[in-house]
Amino acid sequence: MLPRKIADSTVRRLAIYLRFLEEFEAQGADTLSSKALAHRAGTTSAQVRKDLSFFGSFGKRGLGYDVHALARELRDILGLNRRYRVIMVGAGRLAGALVQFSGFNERGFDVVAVLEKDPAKIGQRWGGLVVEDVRHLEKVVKQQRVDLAILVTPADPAQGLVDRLVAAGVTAVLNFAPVQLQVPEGVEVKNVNLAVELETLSYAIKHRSDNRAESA
Amino acid sequence: MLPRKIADSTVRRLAIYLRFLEEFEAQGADTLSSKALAHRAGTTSAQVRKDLSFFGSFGKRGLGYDVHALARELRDILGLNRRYRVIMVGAGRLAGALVQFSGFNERGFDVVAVLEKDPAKIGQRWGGLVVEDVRHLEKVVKQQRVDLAILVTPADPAQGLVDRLVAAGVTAVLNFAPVQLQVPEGVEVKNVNLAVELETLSYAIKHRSDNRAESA
DNA sequence: AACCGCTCGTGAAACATTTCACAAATGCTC
DNA sequence: GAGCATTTGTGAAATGTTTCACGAGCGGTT
Repeated sequence: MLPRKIADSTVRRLAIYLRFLEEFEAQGADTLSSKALAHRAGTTSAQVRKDLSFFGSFGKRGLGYDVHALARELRDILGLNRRYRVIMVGAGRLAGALVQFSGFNERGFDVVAVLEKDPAKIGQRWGGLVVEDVRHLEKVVKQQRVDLAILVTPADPAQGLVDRLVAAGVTAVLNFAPVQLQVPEGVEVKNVNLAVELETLSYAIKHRSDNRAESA
Repeated sequence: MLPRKIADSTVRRLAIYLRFLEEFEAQGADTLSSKALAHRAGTTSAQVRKDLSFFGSFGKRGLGYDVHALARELRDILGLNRRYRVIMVGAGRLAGALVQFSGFNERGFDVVAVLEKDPAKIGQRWGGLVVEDVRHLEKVVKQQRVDLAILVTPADPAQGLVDRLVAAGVTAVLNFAPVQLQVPEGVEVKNVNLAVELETLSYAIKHRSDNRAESA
């Protein structure tokens, strides 16, 4: 069903297309052209068609794409037709915001446990969950059959925690700690680094006028 | 001082290099090779040298880079040798976590106001700030001389808010709302979409074994 | 002061991604 | 059912990014 290697940029766009397809779906639209989708997603129609073409031909020439059918295809391609069991490692404010974040749940990501080192936080109730001692990490990963970890800790303990997660069987990690995690082959890591985002904005602000003029 | 167009990927790596340089600085290291920096940042030495070469020659052949000097250069390149005045638009849990996030402050980003629509939240004290009515957006942007907005709202109101921000003079936005914002030329937008990150992980999990085997 | 081991800076080559442009397919109209 | 207006799917071209490979410069050693 699929080709050698798909660019990360393509996969990200597919996720974005899916979001807009579901919006259109909710608005009762049945059919959509690559042009309309591209406009919404901030890209070009050729890009949309090329991205989809890696996985098959889902459109009708002269007409466009069936909104429901394409949404279903994209959910299938992205692996969103199942649920994932997520462990949150770290119980700071960002972790709290993420646990509440409805987008995760709607997309099939269920937080099944929250771990923390700080004794003051262990035992707190978070929605239906109780914050557990990070010492029980291995036990929790196994008992809860965790698919995916979200790492929301300071930089320091991150590598040690990811080692333990991997040893316990976790094979996918969303990492908010500002370190480059070392993991064995076969384990997927995605990094989100808010400071980097701000700093690229800072760069853009500083260099904004470097189109034409250039002076000291 | 600078070339035509620098790739976003390069700028992001510069921000990452800077983080590790500052770590090494704190550990008392004086000199660092492109190889050592690359290892820490998860890339290659050639990449490090190429990234830096767009902006000048900062190293000493045979030796490597002076940690302090290179950190200073990177801060200058990234525009981090000044402070930015940030307005937070939206006062949900994620906004709360971001306001607390020490990384922002350390890097020179000062949150000077928090705006919100929900009357229940207006008037709350957040650290040294009071959550204000979003109706005062224009007044606050001007009085506080805001450089940069962080948009942490649902998708629906995002475009309208960004229009008002831009009209009031804001020229850089970090957007957490899951929409593709339309802005005029000269306004910088960076999108952070946590759902997209999770979905690319989901894709990676699903397609992990597509290296060799391929069956229906 | 000549040599040696190391590491930078950088064109050129390799690789990856996006854009172009057009044939083929579809529905609609007459 | 022929003609027309659309819109897809896709090789090929253009563009962008990373990797390679090597000349040049630096510090230390004899």
